Amino acid sequence: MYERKISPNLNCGLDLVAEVLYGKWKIRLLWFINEGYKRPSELQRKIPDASRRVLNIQLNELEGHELISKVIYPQAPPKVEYSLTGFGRSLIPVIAALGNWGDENADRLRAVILKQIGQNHDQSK
Amino acid sequence: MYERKISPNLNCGLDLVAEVLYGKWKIRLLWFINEGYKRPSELQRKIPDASRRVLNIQLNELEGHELISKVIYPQAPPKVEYSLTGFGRSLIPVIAALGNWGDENADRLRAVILKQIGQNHDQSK
DNA sequence: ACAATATGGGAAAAATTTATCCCTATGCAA
DNA sequence: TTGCATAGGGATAAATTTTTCCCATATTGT
Repeated sequence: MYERKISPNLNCGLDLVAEVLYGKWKIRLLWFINEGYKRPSELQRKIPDASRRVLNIQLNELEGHELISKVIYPQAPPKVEYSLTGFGRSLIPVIAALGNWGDENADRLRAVILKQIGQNHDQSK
Repeated sequence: MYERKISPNLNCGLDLVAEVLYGKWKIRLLWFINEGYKRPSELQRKIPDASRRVLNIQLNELEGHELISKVIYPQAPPKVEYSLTGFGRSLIPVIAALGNWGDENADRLRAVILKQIGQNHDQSK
């Protein structure tokens, strides 16, 4: 496991949220688990662009941060189910606010994002 | 400038928000600009842990995404002021929701974050 | 026997982001 | 003249995150 060389800031609320939500797929993992997709393989199918490996890593981190909990059924083949903890559930409205803002402004966001990507190509001199 | 090799997902609202907010200091930059810290040097003093370089880069990206606007006063030494656009201002309640959640759960967050960092040290075998 | 599914982790490479260092320019103060 | 503040960008190193590849276990279906 990678060990940080620069220790994080834990001053204000924004620092703290960042620390648990920063990770390319974490917000979507929380979202899908909240929607009822509980098993790792289901989540991997819902988020096909993420590698299996990172999803495992980020699920572990979310569990370590007590936002989700994990139940391992002693079966073979193994069965695992994640679910939100109360703590994690309290984060859902905040994530919903983010997603709603994105949905409400989807057209404009797509436009400005693509505009900036286009500029990078032109600048390649 | 760095040119992406993997193109981003722009499917749902959460993808789109992530695209404009993902960046270690962007949320704080928006927050402080909203609080009235407008000049680059002020922002650098408010966020001393960030290098001057990244703040410039992320300010440029926020400007490209039309969340902030920039006014250059033709003086010497130069004077620059950023401010939120209407678009950027509409994001403030969402950021506030994030920060409030973090503030409300600050103690618990600090605890779980530090707990997980501690485990990394033990595992170094 | 062989392939497929499910879960998970190690090791190394690749991608991406952030930090460090240096250079430019102007004006003001000691 | 030297030093400091303002603003900003290039080049490169370092840090961090994510991907890719491989291995292991146990069961079911072919």
